[in-house]
Amino acid sequence: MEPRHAIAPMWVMAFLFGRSEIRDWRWASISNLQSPISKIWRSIMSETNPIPYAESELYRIRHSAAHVMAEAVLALFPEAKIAIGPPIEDGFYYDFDLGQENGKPRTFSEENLAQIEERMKELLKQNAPFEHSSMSIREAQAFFADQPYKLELIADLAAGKLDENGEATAVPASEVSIYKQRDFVDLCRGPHVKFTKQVKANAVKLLRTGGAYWRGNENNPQLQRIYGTAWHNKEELDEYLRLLEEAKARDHRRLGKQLGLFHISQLVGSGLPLWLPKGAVLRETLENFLRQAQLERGYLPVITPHIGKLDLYITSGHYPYYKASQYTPIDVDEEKFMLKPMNCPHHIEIYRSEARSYRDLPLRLAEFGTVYRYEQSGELTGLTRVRGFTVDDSHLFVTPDQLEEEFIGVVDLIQFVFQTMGFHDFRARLGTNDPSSDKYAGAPEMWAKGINAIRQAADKAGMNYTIEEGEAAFYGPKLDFIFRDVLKREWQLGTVQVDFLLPERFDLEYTGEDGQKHRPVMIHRAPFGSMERFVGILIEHFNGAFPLWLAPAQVMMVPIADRHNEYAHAVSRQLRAVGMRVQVDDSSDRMNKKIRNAQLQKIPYMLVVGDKEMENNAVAVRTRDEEDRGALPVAEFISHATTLITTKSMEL
RNA sequence: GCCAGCUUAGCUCAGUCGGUAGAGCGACGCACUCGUAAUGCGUAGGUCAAGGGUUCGACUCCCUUAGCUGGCUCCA
Repeated sequence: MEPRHAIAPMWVMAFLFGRSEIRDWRWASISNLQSPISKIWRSIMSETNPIPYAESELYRIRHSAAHVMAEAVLALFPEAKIAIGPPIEDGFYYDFDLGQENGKPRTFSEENLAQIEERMKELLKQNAPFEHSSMSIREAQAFFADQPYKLELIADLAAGKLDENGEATAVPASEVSIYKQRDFVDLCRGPHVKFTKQVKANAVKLLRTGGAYWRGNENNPQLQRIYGTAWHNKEELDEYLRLLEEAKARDHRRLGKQLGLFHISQLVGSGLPLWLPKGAVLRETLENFLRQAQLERGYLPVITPHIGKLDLYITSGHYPYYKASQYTPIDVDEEKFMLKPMNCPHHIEIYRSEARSYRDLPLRLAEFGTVYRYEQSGELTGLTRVRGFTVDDSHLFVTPDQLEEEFIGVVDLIQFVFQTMGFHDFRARLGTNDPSSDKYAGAPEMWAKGINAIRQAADKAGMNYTIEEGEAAFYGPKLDFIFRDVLKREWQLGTVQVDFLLPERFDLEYTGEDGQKHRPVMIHRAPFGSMERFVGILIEHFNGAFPLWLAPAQVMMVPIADRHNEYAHAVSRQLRAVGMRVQVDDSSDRMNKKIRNAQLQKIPYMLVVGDKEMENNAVAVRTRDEEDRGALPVAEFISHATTLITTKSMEL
């Protein structure tokens, strides 16, 4: 198993507790551990993170907890075959094969999980030592004769192919490392704690079960995985569980319903979100912000249709490469059309619509382009993983000479966008091709050229980044921006990609100063990534309490009694006239209830109006942070609020 | 797509051993006109996800399907 597979795919959760070793491991592990890490990055790591997670006590605790859990499982299910059980971020897992039952793989039930946890805690308290030893390959093969997965691991170790963590090893092993507690023996590199009691029974909890393919390959048998978590002590465990609850409470699917932002209808289809009025306002506000930023940077808007002929995607290579994850082509009058999986082919056709000269370049075509991809049904999640989504897409057609400068310009735009959102905790990842895989198109020189261009531009822009093999797009390398939200979860957002391939495939050219035909280079980029996903992340990051400029409803007028309704409406008209988003709660609810409702909707300002305010042409300002600011003349409130809106302030 | 769990009123959720359903919120109506997080009373609202089976009888047990949730795989 590769290191990155040990990490939650959607987002990576790390609850830090101020312990640097956790942070360190996570950041290091997200990049492929075999990949070179940039010097700058490495120096930052060594500065701030003295102990890598893999060398920390917590790592040993979790690794040991995994072994004891396997021991407990074997005590209750003696026929189980054990696979692997590594520590992961925030916990550990172990994979088991329970054999067949009525022709179907046996699985763990909820009750089993509780039984295993109970047995595990007993075993921990019995305080057995973890004993380290080694066996020759032959001895190990005899010892693990009835453990097929272990035999496979031993064979790989002996052949020098992969070690027990799935990492490539240089030399064939002549012996293997073994850890033993009581009569449970496991092939394992370690390290472990000295005694089982060092894993505190009240700081361990089994969390969930799930299917997992052996070695992460769906052609292999599916094993039963048990996830657990373990900490230094009960307090840390409780804090971790509390934060899990917190994350659940912030779930964008829950908040999206509660705040009326979006809806997913079974009849429309899975993964095809409907934007409700408030969600649409939020999204349009984001789009308009980026449109403006792009206009200022010389981008040109374009608009293209949602479908295109199949041939277009055959030429681009999208169809052959990603056939499985696309909607089936639509047959019309003997012609086949595809829902577009990407916007680039359409933008390329705009480039080709006229003869281009070097004077036209760079040509930056931008569109909020909606694309459709047939994601596997098990993959769909709220707004963050969908089948139809809108990319804040742009394609820059540039001369080779312009590549670096334009790339830097894009990186600068993305950083500007993130800063405006108040996203300060992010990092970059350079995704390169994996030479051993056939999923990447184009000549090796092209890849080298692209990777070099990104490195040079990123270095020049002073960016820190990690390099990850196998994370590229099929047509070229890319630089991804990964944001860490307030709950310390990582999300991949913006992306910049260098592409020498599609200009080749579509035979793009421009006339140079020398009168000759030349091939342009393309940069694909999207600061938000997908509007759906971005909004989903924003919801969770802000817990639904959006900054004033983004809030779908910025002000709720709260008239105290019916006789104040008219004044409340008059004030709301004034606010609307300056572009603010205002609602008036003229229901028969009492004032306290109106405030509560607005509070639950996380509306930034509640303007309470009663007799006093009416007399003085004022409003009593209350913020959603439960701050009663007292009365303010309407004009003064307007000037305060509009300033915060135009500066996109995080303050109220 | 694979593994597991879940699906009861618009929302959040009860529902015992198989005897055909409840609460709170919301909606609507009436009264109250209130000064910084829930005024009171009343009314309506359900093919218990869908289909099939077992049974005298199914929300409850079994099967199939769909959707959702958590994993796995995938992710341009």
